[in-house]
Amino acid sequence: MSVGYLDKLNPEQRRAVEHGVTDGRDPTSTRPLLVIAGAGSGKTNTLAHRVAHLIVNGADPRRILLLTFSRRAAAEMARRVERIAGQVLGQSASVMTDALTWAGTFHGIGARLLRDYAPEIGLDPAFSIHDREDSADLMNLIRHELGFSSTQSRFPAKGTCLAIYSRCVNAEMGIEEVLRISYPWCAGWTAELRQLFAAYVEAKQRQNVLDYDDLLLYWAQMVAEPAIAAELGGRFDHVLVDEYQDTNRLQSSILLALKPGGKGLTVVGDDAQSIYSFRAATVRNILDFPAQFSPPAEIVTLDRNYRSSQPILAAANAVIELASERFTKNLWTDRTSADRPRLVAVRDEADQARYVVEQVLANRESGMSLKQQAVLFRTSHHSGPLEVELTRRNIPFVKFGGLKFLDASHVKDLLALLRFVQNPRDRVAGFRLMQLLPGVGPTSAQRVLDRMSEAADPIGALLEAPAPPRAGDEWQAFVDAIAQLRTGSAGWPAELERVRTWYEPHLDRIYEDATTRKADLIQLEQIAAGYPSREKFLTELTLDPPDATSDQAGVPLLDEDYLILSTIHSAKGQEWKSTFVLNVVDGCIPSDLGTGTTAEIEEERRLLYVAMTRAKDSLHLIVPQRFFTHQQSATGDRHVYAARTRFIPSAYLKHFERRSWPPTASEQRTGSSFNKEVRIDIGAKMRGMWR
DNA sequence: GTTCCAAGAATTTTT
DNA sequence: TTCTTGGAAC
Repeated sequence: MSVGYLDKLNPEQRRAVEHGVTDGRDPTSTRPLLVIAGAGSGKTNTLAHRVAHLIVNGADPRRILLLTFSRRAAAEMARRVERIAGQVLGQSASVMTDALTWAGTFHGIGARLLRDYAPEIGLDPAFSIHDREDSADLMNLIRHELGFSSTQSRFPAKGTCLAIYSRCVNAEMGIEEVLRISYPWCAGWTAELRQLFAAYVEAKQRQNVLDYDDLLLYWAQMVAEPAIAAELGGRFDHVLVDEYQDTNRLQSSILLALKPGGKGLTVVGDDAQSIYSFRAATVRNILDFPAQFSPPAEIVTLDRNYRSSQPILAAANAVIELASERFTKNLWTDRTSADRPRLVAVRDEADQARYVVEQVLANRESGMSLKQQAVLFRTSHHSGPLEVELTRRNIPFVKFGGLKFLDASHVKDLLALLRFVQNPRDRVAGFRLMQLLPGVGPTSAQRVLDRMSEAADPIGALLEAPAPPRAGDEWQAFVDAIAQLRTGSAGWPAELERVRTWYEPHLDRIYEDATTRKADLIQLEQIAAGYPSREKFLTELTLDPPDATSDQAGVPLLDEDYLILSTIHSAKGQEWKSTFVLNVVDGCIPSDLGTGTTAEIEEERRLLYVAMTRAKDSLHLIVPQRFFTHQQSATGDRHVYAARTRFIPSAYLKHFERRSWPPTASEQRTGSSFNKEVRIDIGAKMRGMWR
């Protein structure tokens, strides 16, 4: 059989691909495999080759479980597997790879399995899934019910409560421990929080809703039952997990329950790129993986970098070198280049934006498309000034990370209606909808929802419920809309028409900028049309929220050229020819919010490392001298004189080419004004700090 | 009970 | 600056 497709792999990659796949041998008798894959070492490619290789050698694609970090990654992986397998199997490859149906995120696969197994575990398969906001709203309702909203000293806010709950679940830790380690200022509320969480769990069950954590938790509970675990584990010959450094304890529990001996198990990751501990991911998962099995897992290390030029890699290696614990590996490459990464001092964030725009345009002049360039930043709002500048100069861009399309309240209103029709026991959805009606507030809404939840037939109860005293005609219109949608007569996606006729009058009444918001709703309808059913649409949308921002510049068409703006977290796994990193200053990287423990600082270090290793040819780290913060209103807006990030100490400056921008006062200053003169003075002063 | 207004608080990263 | 919450008027 031709193995030509393996020839392009280097020896380590090949070892990872071929591990345990020997002709004629039972593949399930092999040791588990850990692939430590450095940034740019061809990780995705290697994993895709391994899957393709398994299929080519007779593995049944329907019995391969492939767990990725994001849905985008799953789709990309499936695409590559098909291409590689196609080189050997020709046309028939697509038949095989189409059967690779169990590829997705832990949460996505969990949702699917839970719908399958719902009857066996006493779950109604029509459950709806709450996103973070919905979960926080529900937490808030419970918080009110228990009277915690009016305590003497302030009770933790809804978001904090949810975060604590979530951490307990995902880290598999007790509430005392979580509070002690991560939320010491809430430790006085331990008993109340425990009571709150108990009520929260009961409410979710009554309402037939699951939150993100439940998708993992129910799955974990399910496989804690040996009989189900054996059956479920038996469905898959191979289980492969990507980005293993960003999984949490709960996820690793699931994995071990599915494959107790580690047979057929492959995990891939890079401990140096672990950046999701706020989601309870623990780097211990990957560090401790090999020793959990006997014999221990086979380890393959990929340390040859195919992405970045040597000087970029040298700088990135230096940054990560000071990390306290890791699988030691220094990336190497033979891609030599004379250009060191640049460390650029600018005056403030406005100049930072101008600098980036100037460089991006210069790159484009020399033939590098916008899409090959990216601007990365620690927190979503740091791109604000840049977005303004890009819009002003008419440069199209797309932003990843940060505020989601779904967070817009009008989008949530509309989705709430769909959710409520799908699952009338979903109180958060109902509560939101009813309060859209004039004359209906929290109390009336609660009253109706109470009637509904007590009834065996909640929709029937809604139809019979007396209209709230001041609701007027709007109430009847609401009830009619629900009843009609509930029959499902219009079908999907045609029923969205009906949804919109109900909602639009409210939209016009509630929002000043109703027109722009309508455009979002039309976009939502177009997205919806791509899904086969209402239930599918709601589930997928919650698990994979589109992050297109319908910004001032408008959403560029997909075939157009546009610049990429992304949070560092969202940039994971991607690469660009030219990469700019904003605000490389202490207080931002590391964020001064997360500089409590050494573990947090270590994570910030890895974050900078991830940002730097995205670059292929050109990397610019930008250091504004003045850094504005919007702190408490009492102090008002203020700026601080920021220092270069502590992760690049003076000894490392040799890895960088240091620049100041704008160059100097005398050069190219056409429309000089008094203001600009002053500003250059400050810039010069600040530059003096570097010498 | 609902709605409006003002004061106060709180700001990361995401499935 | 925006969002939330609490209080007061309707």
